[in-house]
Amino acid sequence: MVEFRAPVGTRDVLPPESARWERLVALFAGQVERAGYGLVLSPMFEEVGVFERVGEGTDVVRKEMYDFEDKGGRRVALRPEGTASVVRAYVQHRPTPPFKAWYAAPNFRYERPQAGRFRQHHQLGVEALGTDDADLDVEVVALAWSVCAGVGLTRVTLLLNSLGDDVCRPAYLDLLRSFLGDASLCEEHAAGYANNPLRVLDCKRDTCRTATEGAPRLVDHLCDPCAVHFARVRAGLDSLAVTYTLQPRLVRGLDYYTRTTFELAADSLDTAQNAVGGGGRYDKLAEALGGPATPGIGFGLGIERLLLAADAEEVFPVPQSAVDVWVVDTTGGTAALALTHELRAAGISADRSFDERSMKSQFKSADRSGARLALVVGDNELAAATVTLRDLRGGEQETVDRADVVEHVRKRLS
RNA sequence: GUGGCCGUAGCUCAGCAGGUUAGAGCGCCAGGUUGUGGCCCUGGAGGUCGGGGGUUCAAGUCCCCUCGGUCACCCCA
Repeated sequence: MVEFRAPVGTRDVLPPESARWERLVALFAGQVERAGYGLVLSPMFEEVGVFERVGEGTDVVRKEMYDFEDKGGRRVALRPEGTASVVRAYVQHRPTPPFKAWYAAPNFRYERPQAGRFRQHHQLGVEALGTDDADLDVEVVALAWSVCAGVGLTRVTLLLNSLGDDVCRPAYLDLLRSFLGDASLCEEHAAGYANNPLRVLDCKRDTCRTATEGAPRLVDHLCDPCAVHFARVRAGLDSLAVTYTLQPRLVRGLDYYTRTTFELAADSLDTAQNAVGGGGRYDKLAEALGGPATPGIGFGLGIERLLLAADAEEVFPVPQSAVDVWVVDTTGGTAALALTHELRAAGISADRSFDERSMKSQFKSADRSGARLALVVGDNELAAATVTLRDLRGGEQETVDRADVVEHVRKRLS
């Protein structure tokens, strides 16, 4: 085998497959930019504290953090998720709210790869900071939904929940704790559920499942403002015909969420990982990172997972890319060099063979490339200052003046 | 971190109960067609059988270790 391989849990995406990736990012960028979101570029690593601050109780930072010490002795971590970085940037630069940003960037989690899970995965996401208007929640959820629709996915379920705020949640947690009492829980949660009993609701092990049967639901114990907010979000989604399923047990993997949380599950995927995306409101996060109290909401969609779901539904195929023109040159290649240069400058895509291959070989390459047209320069053309223009679909060809090549190619392509 | 399955050409895979120079299809390159692709025919290049150790007269084939892939648990995108 080869000596070096891509690191565990990472993948190379090569052409032509990568064209699909490009298309997805372009689709996403188009949709969110039409909604007023601007691209944000933030570092792929941060001081480890940025992530520890926002999720010390979560698996994502507790056991999956890809962290290390740099040459300067700083403790840094490859970012495990996008929100913390963007909110850190918001706190640092204080753009005028509302601040609406999108990104398409890699995230890193140190875990064993499996179907739909990688150590480096990529997310398409938005973050909107500066208002807690329920209409913004609706906008954000609807955007995530629309991206799935844009990809062509039809078998996706939107799960929706409200996690309340720091007024109603503590009271609910007490209620939940007393409900759980000394019920037997799974190994992990028996030890430390007091910290965040919500996790028990989300646990998939049988012991926790039975223990939480009939447990009080947070949605039934929201304070008035949270209840009103949630009702508005739901009414808004209804008005946009975005269908969702209420999922009172939906907790999400990060601790910073408040109020609206949601997840998009691909029903077409029979693998263990079927969440293509998720997000929610995080009204206390900016403060936690040392900034002014600033509400916010966002989501992340996994590129790899979206493409997996697209495969399962047989939608969003790899776009076939082809140059317009293939230049065949049997006079040594200099003519091809000039012609491709000239065509490209005129906005026409053009490619050629190298290494002075035979004409037959060059035509084979032209055929494989999918080019519409071939331009042939042999000794005859060179002497007569002409070029033979061949239509690779029909097969008919004509000889034109070298000086008028661009014009003729344009006409043929139109 | 734990466990199941798998590791033979660029790709997909054969390789019979261990026995001579490891095969096929596709792909690639060249020729058939000394100025023309797609089809067809012929030929060619390309392999430390993931790596290391062991058993044996003999290991791609059996055993151990290791690395990698894959799937699952936990959790998540």
